[in-house]
Amino acid sequence: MGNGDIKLNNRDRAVLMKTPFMHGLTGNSLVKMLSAMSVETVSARDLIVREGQRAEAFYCVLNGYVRLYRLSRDGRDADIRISAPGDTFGECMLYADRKYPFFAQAAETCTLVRFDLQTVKDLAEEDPGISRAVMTTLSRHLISTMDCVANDRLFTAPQRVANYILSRCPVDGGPAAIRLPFQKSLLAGMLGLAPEALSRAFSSLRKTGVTVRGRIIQVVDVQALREI
Amino acid sequence: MGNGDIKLNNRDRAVLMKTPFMHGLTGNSLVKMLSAMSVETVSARDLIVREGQRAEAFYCVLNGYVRLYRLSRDGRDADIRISAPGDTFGECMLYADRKYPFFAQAAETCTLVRFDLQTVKDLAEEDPGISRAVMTTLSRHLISTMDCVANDRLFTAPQRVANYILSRCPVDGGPAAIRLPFQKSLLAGMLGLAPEALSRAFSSLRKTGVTVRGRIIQVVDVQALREI
DNA sequence: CGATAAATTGATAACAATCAATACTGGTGG
DNA sequence: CCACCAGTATTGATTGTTATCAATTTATCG
Repeated sequence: MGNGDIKLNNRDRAVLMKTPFMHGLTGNSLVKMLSAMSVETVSARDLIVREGQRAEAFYCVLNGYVRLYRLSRDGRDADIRISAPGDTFGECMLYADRKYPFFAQAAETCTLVRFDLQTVKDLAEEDPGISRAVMTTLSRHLISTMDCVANDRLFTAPQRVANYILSRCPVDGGPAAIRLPFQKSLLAGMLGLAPEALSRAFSSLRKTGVTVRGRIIQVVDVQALREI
Repeated sequence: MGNGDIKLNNRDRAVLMKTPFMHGLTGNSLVKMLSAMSVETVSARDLIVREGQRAEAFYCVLNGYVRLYRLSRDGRDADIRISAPGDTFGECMLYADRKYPFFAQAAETCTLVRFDLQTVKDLAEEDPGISRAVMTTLSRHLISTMDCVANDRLFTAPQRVANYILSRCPVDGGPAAIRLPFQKSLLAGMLGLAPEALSRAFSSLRKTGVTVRGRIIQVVDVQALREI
């Protein structure tokens, strides 16, 4: 873990300011918010948060990807969410249990902003702008987590992979290419699959015009993929 | 659907006032909140909310159970959450998309309170107590939905059923008995199972001391069930 | 270029969905 | 109070899907 200096490069600062959290804060609230923050750098595989640990902070990812997961007693793990740059995690602890309900692990070297829970909670009390940011973030997370449940329950592995590809395709039809922003094993966990199942899903999508080479995914016809 | 009168019997009123939503509101906020409310009665199988419909309200269940679910294109459905008396649903629309991301259907005859989204949103702007209630509710829903993802991904059908039983057992050890508050088919959907799979899970739990007769579930040794 | 991690592929087994048939239940009206 | 009916639940047989294990192949990074 790094120190608590607030030294951000331009890109990280831009990511932070675009979050619903910091975006649109009034001058005074912004200053207060900044005082509740610190910056941390973590290495690949570092644990940021442990399940059962008393929650004292939530985090915003500036750079890299963070894996939220739970463990079963026999040691298997299941991803609950992947936090990308601009995402926050742990903000659900502001008004709930005091113990984290998941582990958070850096999937690669990450830059994070750490927010002190109590301070932000106090700030939200005075500043509706901060409350609004918290509610917006919580709402989006809730909806995307509900989407996750529905996807797991309704769709097979190839369908979930197709959905993922489509969600990142910039175009509505015709050919497209995207680049995975992380390792395939991370995508597998995100979709609730074993890495082998992701591999097989990709190869079963070949007949639908999906070609995978490394992190590059090419789609012959986006519209055709949507029919899956 | 019923009319909008605010006529509640004592039990319904007690349920409403115990929600994090109404609980602890100051006199003035409470009055305002009441003005944003109306009461509805719906029959079994009535749709309360349709996916894709423009969201103008969220709801609090006073009586009965409501099933939130999504449909796939080929007509299969998957439950996302079961809302019990005291639960709200749709409050995630306060600060997010304007279209409901799920269907909501009464599993039986239900009494609901309908809250106008825009009015509550305006109220939250002025009253931190209301914001706090929204954040508390959103946080709890987010955490329970993350639990759902983790349960689906980590546990088999018998384990999920055992978890459910344990979560409703009043005691920590020894024998216990609980009564299902709804039909088994609803429990099946809640656990992400087909009704047949729930049946089979129950019978596979017999050797662990679980007996099911109608809606009554008896457990010989709660501690033993926990080992599953 | 070599060491190490990641990804793929094949074989197998576990799990749960589906379909079909039967049993059970609760509520209704006679 | 009983018999009936419709909705609910159980059981069996089968199929589809994905996890798991094992063996390669391919990438990645020093």
